[in-house]
Amino acid sequence: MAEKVKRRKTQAKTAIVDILKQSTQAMTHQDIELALDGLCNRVTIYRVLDRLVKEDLAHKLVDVDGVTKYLACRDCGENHLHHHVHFSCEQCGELTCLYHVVPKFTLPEGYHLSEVNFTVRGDCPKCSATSSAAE
Amino acid sequence: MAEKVKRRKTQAKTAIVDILKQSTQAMTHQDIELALDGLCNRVTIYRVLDRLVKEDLAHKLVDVDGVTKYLACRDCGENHLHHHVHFSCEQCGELTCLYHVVPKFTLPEGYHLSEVNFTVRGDCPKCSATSSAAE
DNA sequence: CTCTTAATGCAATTGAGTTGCAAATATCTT
DNA sequence: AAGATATTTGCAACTCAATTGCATTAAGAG
Repeated sequence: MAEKVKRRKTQAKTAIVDILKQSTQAMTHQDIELALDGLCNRVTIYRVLDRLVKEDLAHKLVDVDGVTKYLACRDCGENHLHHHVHFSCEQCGELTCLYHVVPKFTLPEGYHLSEVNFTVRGDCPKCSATSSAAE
Repeated sequence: MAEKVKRRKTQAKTAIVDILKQSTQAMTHQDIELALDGLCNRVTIYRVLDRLVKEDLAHKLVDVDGVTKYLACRDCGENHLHHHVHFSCEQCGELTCLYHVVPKFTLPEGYHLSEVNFTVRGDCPKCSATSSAAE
């Protein structure tokens, strides 16, 4: 029942993984398309990203504003479920993982957890340093 | 600078507020359109919802899968920022507020918080009771 | 009742993401 | 190295949520 698909190492896949790995923040499809500079078709990017997610090489996450972004799996191991906080900067728009910030909470009786998405909006260190030096 | 706009109480707005208030869960644009049963245009629904959010009568939130949903402001006061957990059921698809579940966490130096979006996926009490009685 | 302007309806548009299908190419076999 | 086979890709067309411009309608203040 669990179809085993033989994955292939293609030019597009290699390039996309490289791009994702080089970024410290989550990237949109558009970001990646731009970085690839015409190396492959738009549709291919979508398909490669889907595959990467299936292979646990990348995370797909939705920002507070509904924008879908992708992130290379890095320190992922027990962190794979992203129980940590994602920080979404209101100024520069960056979406980053705060691997060490893991919220504590308890679900009421009857709720069963399978996945978590914690996103915090605000100003990142870079931006809050620049804009509100005197606050 | 802070433009004061005179809001009007219209048929569409009243109907939409009523629908949202009667729902215990967050609703999509489509849910609302269905409930309105042709009372007004699709576009009007979008515009009314935008207004409701601006007036703090409703919340706009994005589910883990990127679907935008709306929720009437209810117990909102200090809760307005939605520091509590939203629960998104994988089976029935409901997105509800767990007002009493407020995660504890500490942001690293330099990060300034303005808004929070905590969404937890899994099975809600209703669904986990139905499907996995013997778990 | 009249006037001002917010709100609405309609048609057209944008943009993200998907799908079907034929052509290209990665990988396995011999 | 050549051939077989199934995965990947490109292309064009499509879906679906959401937005926009503009003319018309209707709140609600005076």
